[in-house]
Amino acid sequence: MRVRFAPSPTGGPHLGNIRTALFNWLLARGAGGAFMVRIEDTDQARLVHGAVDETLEALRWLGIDWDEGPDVGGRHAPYYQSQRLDRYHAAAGNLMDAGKAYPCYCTPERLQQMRAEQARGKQHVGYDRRCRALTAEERRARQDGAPSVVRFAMPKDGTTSLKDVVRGCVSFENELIDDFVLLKSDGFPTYHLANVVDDHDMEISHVLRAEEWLPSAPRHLRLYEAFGWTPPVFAHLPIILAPDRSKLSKRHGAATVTEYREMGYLPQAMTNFLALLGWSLDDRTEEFSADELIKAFSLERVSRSPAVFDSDKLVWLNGHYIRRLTHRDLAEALLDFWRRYPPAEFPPPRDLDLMTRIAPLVRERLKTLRDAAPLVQFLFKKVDYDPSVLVQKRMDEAGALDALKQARAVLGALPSHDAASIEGALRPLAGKLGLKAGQLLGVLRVAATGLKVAPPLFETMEVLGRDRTLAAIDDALDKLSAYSAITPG
RNA sequence: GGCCCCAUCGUCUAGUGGACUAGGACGGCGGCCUUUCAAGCCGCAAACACGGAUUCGAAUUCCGUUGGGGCCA
Repeated sequence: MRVRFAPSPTGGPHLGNIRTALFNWLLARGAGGAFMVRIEDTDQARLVHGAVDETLEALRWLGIDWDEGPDVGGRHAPYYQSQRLDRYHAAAGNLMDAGKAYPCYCTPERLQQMRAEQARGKQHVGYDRRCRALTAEERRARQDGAPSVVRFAMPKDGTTSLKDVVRGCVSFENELIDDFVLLKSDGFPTYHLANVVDDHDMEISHVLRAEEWLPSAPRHLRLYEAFGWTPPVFAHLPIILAPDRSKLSKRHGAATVTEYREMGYLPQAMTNFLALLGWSLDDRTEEFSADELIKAFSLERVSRSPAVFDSDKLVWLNGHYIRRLTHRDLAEALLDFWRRYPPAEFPPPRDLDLMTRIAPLVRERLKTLRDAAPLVQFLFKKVDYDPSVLVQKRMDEAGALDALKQARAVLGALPSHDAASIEGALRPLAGKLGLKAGQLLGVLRVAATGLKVAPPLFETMEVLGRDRTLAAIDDALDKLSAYSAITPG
């Protein structure tokens, strides 16, 4: 089995394309076959600079590796279509020699006019095959000078049937398929020609592609036939839709893997989620590692109906994967993430030990890696806050001030600054002060972290350390006294 | 507009003629837990698009309608 992922570098690694890449890869890895990447860069006008690198990087990030393709080469190199033009010309030439393709000299103006007339007459819109009828002499007469394209001579009647692995038998009326272009006037091949030639040359056995290509399948089948080649097995995968049920695109917000990476999603969550868009194993299994997916994946269980991309479930799955990370792995993931995408709150830190100690306190509070910076910022900088937030519900400033003083004294006198000791000291103190635990801890939470929402207090104080904790309380004391002095009552 | 594909809770899906009072997950709602925020646990609501036909029996087969999507223009 040999399969491929054939992206056009006309944009970033779109989620739909990457899902297709993933299915191809899963199939190959599960069958011990080969997976290759081929860059379909023949549409020169739409090339986007950096798109190839971004797409390859997305694959690497997700753990999708390729046996042949850019970077690694392979015995069918080159893997860029723009470097295989000779091949397409030769192939088109062969078809012309065999009378299965022909040059067309119709001008864009004529074609446009033709279509307008067809539309007005409510006829089927398509090339009228005028140049197909040209005699050898007529062709020779136009050969030089006149810009031309090469068109495929489609059968004029009958049907073309595709046996699709996920859709079953699909038939198309040949008369409704016009003589499509093989080579454009600029000498570049169309998608149809290049795709078929390369898939054959590269010995692709299974073509898994999105359903949007289903309408071009009969053209491809006829091309294979004209060349005398055996077509591959086709599987048209359900398309991925945006929540508004239209094709997922940029205007729906994030649509590329790169963007999800930047939003703090884990590659394993992304892979797992994408795999479940259009495929399922059974009625209950939701979690799959890459290895499990490779074992479980099969084309038989690919669904036919389009799947709406629901990011809520991705968010949940991501949080789930974050919680399954070891403390050390989460710490590393965060440091890596911040290095690549520096947070707004503080400069990217490097202290892996510190992060490993804070990781268990934040991991069930994270849905994405991006959620971490606001929660742990107090470790890396002094967080400014308004002194009034120290004062908890049903407390006044004097009470808060007193609570801070007492807590300062108790914590300062503690022989060991660990979470259990801190808790053992502070809970009784709350009672002594006539406060609920939540009130006292609320004051101290703001004092210690500058945040109203923060990780659990006792452990946080332990990670912060005695000196920084006491200094933060002293600071809060100063702030609150100054604040009380200017707000009478 | 033409061609093609699709149709189970809001979403992802299980379901291939009887075990379906239609299962799971996300999300929603309610509760428990609780030191803020989460996480976790428990519970509830929520779907077979519609109409015919076949059959003793249909979510499951066939036909049509409607709806959605894709491709081409």
